[in-house]
Order: sequence, then C-alpha cells, then structure tokens
Amino acid sequence: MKKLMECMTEELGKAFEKAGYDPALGRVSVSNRPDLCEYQCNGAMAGAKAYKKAPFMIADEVAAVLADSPVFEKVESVRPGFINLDVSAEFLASYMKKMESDENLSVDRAASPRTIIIDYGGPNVAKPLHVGHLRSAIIGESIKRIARFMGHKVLGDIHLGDWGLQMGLIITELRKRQPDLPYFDDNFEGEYPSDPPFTISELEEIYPAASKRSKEDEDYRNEALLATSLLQKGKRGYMALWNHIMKVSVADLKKNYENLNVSFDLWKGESDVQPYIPDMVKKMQEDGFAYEDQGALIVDVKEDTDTKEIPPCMILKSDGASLYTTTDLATILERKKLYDPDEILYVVDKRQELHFVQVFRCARRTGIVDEHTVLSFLGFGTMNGKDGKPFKTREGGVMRLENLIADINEEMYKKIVENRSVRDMDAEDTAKVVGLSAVKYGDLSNQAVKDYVFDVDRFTSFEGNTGPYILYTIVRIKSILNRYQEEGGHLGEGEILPAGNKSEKDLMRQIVGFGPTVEDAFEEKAPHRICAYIYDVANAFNSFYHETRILGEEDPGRKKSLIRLLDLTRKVLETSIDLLGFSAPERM
RNA sequence: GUGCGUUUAGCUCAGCUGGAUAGAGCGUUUGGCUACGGACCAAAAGGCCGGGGGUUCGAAUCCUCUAACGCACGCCA
Repeated sequence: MKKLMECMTEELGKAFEKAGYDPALGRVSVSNRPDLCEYQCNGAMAGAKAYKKAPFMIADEVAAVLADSPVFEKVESVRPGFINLDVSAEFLASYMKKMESDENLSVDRAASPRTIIIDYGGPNVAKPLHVGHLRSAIIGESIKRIARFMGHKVLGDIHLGDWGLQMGLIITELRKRQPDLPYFDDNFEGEYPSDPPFTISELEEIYPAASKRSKEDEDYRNEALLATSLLQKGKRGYMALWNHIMKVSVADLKKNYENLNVSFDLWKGESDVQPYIPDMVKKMQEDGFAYEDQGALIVDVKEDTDTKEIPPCMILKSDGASLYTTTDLATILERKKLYDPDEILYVVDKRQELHFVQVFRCARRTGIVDEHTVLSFLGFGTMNGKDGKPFKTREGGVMRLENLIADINEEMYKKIVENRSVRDMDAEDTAKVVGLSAVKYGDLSNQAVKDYVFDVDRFTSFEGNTGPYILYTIVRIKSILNRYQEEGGHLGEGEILPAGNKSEKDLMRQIVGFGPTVEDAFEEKAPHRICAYIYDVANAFNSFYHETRILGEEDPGRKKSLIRLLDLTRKVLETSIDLLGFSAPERM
C-alpha cells in the first residue's frame, strides 16, 4: 500500500514538474519544525543551483501550483526556499480508512518472499543461559518476527554448542563420580537406561566442576580430551550419555527460552554438521583452495580491495582436528543443502565479526554458496552494568539469565501490587508480562551495535521511554474500548472522520507511520526504530487522550470515529510490540 | 603495530538518503486530578554534537587529520 509520504511526494513531484522542474526534487519529509508545519519539502533549495534561480522563486512557483491540491490544506513558501506543508485532514482521514482495512496495516509484503535463516541464541548445552545470551535471543527473535511480518519465509536456528571438549569433560567427571554406570562398561551390550543419570541442576554443577579441574590437573584434561575424541568417533556408551545430556539440557533450554517468548524453528547444533566435514575439507583441498601452512590447513580469503590484512581461514588445526570455523562452514553447507536459503543472518556478539568475515569469504570462494546467497552479520554490543562494565552479579560472577529475569519480575510485582488498590490473583502473571517488556524494550530500544547499560530501576519504570509505559498506554486504550462495549457499543461501526483538533490529527499522523517504520526496521535490521516509533505513538495518544472526551462524546458519528481511531491505535501498538517479542496484559 | 567501533544535556539514549532554533526520558524547577486508568498531561532550565581542518547556499550527518575509550587480529569458541 502506498505510504502517505509517497502520496505527498508524488503530489509535490507533479507540482515541480508542472512548474518546469525535475519532479525528483519533490521529496517530502516530516517537518523538523513542528511549530511551523507538519511536513516539508526542501527541493527548491536543492534545485536552485541547477536552475540558476533563487530557491525561494522556485518554492513560490511550486507552492502556487499546489494552491488547490486536495492533499494539502496548507502550502507555504518560506524564506530561503522551504516549502512548508500541512496535510489535509480529509485526505488523512481517507488514508486512515484504507490503512484500517489493510490486513497488514499498510506494510507491503514482499512480492517475492525470500528464505532467510537467522542464526541466533547460540547457547551451549549443559551450561546455564547467562546474560551474554540475552541480546542474541532478544534481537534475533525480533528480527525474525519483523522479517516474517514482511512476508518472508524465516527459519530461526538456535545453533547449539553441543560438540566440544565440554562434552568430554562432563563424561569424564561423571565417570569419576559414578564409575559403575553401564555407559562406562565396555563389555556392556544391553540397552542403556532410558532415564538420564543426572538432572539439569546436577548437570549444571558437573560442568563447571570438571572445567575447573581440567585446568588444574593435566591428566584429567587428557582424559577429557580422550573422552571427547571417543565420543566423536561414536563410542556407544558415550553416545548414549551424550543423548542424555542433550535431552536434559534442551528441555531446560526450551523452558528458559519460552519464558523469554523466544522460539526456534530449528534446534540444530554443531554435532549435526560433523558428518559433512570430511568431504567438505577434501573438496577444498582437491579444488586447490585449502593448503598446508605451518602444519595447519588454511584457505586464503584476502581480497584486493582490503585495507587491512585479513588472516587466512583455518580449516584444520595442525593436529588435524576441526575448529569452530570448520563447523560454521559445514553449517552453511548443510543449510544450503537442506533449505537453500537466500540469506543467512547471524545475530552474534560483534567481537566475532572478523571470524564471520573469514567464514563468509571462505564459503563464497570455495563454492559452498553462490553469489546469490547473502551472508550477513548483525553484531551487537555488550550488556553492561550501571558501572559501565560488563554485567555481573553482586559477587562479581556471571549472572544467570533465570536470576536476572526473576529479579526483574520481583521488582515488577512489587510495583504492580503497590499501585493497585485491590490485590489481584493475577498480579504475578502480570508482573511476568510487564517484566519481559521491560527487559526486551530496554534492550531493543538501543541500537544493536552499541554497548548498553542494563539498569533495572530505569527499565522497570512506568515512566519515560520504557516497555511498561508502552504497555500502560495499550492497557489504557483497551480499558476504554472495553467500557465502550460494556455500555452497549460495538467496535467497527461508523467511519474515521477528519480530525477534530490538533492532538487528534497528530495521533493520526503518527499512526500512518507504521508501514514505513516496519519496512525500514526490516531493511536496516533495526528493531530500535520500532521502539522509537511506538514511543512516539504512545506519547501522541496520551496527549490526545488528555484533551479529548471519548466516551462522553455526544455526536454519535464522531464518537464512533474516535473509537475506531482508538482501536486502530491499539492494533498498531499491539502489532508493534509483537514484532519486538512481547505482549500486553489486559490490566496492570 | 594494523584494522574496526564508539564519543550528542548532569545520567541513559534518539537523530531516517546533509536542511530552519540539535530532540526524548530520568533527575531538577513549576502548573494541572468533579471526565473514559494522574502509572498521565502541560511547561521551564540544561549543549561549541570529543577537538582541528575541509567539501557547500547549508554539516551532529560527507572527506581528512587528531585525541580518548572499547574490541578484534591462524591452531579457544
């Protein structure tokens, strides 16, 4: 659906043309001087040089052509050469009507949907999620939803870290603790127990203990390395244990991600792509890309246009073992084979950028993907504490995600109970919903590349640019709509009429920004654009609400129009927060 | 050392392909509760956009130099 800004730009373009100038000069933008006008066009100044004319003369001519345009109710040519514009209230209302009936709220769905795999999450099995996993989950989930809303076919892949030394460590530690388990009996030929020999909390204790010991005890470490290698060779008992570890751990991860309202279509991991590695490496050697250097097998990925030295991509270590580059390449290979994606997007810590540059180039050079497959990287910054340093617990340890969420929810619960006159049964559930909005909005409202300060007090505040404030606004609208229906009214009657005052018109002008905002957020992979947008909408609504009597409106036609506007506002806000990955409660 | 990123109000952050007086929130100060949720609204104060130079009618935005901080730089992921 054509955007309001496009309608206006088209109108200006025609006017420029009619006055004898390039129609491309007619670009309209939101005014940066809202005290003077709603929209502006600066084309007269841009074109002044080419036409060797004073900008204000051009502006005057264009404004004259637009004098009786149905699109604008005010067209002014001002001083140096600005063209100041106010959109016609009738035109705006008619646009709102179209937007209202558009199932996608004016967002253009992709004409030819692309298949996009988003690689995010990236937790390691047997290790608890910590704050370092939060951003990937939140940002990745939002981009997935935005891309899907745009009509693309999107697959979210969690990309588990399930195939390294950590597995050998766990097995080794388990062997020390419970040597009698059948998994360690090489002569055992029966069925292994179907129940795992540990719980998730035991598992989470076993790994760090083993990791610590391996750093102190070399024999222990060698044992773990051996166990890893035996596992990777498919030793029966170890494979059975590995399956247990996976099952227990994945169940726990699912629960944790569910609490974050994050879900994945694919639960693939590093282990899944191991079978591809030997052939992949062999082919790279046969094709002459991979060669030996200092004992290791590498592929050059330098390009002529480089301004810096890009180190070669290491495929195999000098001991012949694969490393994470190898696994990532094999993962691309598998994805290409199974899903043939148009794009693979990695939502990963920005410190991994160089690694991915190498992997992408290597994949392209060696023909794992052709030039049509877009490989992209969205790096995000660190989540810091109030002191500006990476977020830690009070004791200085790594903060578990569960605990962080629990803290937020507790804080939220306190505030909700405090602010309610009656204590409700659902306060705890509400706290979870609002708490999630606080965490997600707090994260997503920042540009992804930047580090940001995670401030519990600020994020959980109901005031200012926060998730709870957005939810509050939505709940407020819902409350009015509910009351309207209780009083016998029906939604969707009547039609949206031209705005009756400035705040109503301002709200409408914000509402129509939904389409361009979502499209832009998708193009730029920038959820923070949506945050900025809904904050503007919420502010515009609250101003409007403050000075407009809605349920008390006496003109029935106008009342229905206001209700429709409210309902559309609610729809825009709820759709937006859904794209961000959270939702609003009925009451709060 | 090389490369990348960041630097905007006391604090936390926006600023869309260069446009008029650089915007929010928090905090500070002030005003507004007999309307549908005051968890709100309205307003004030607060800035050499890290610094220098350049490009042009016009720069927070583009180019260049420079400073501070952060990060990454073949056998860890």
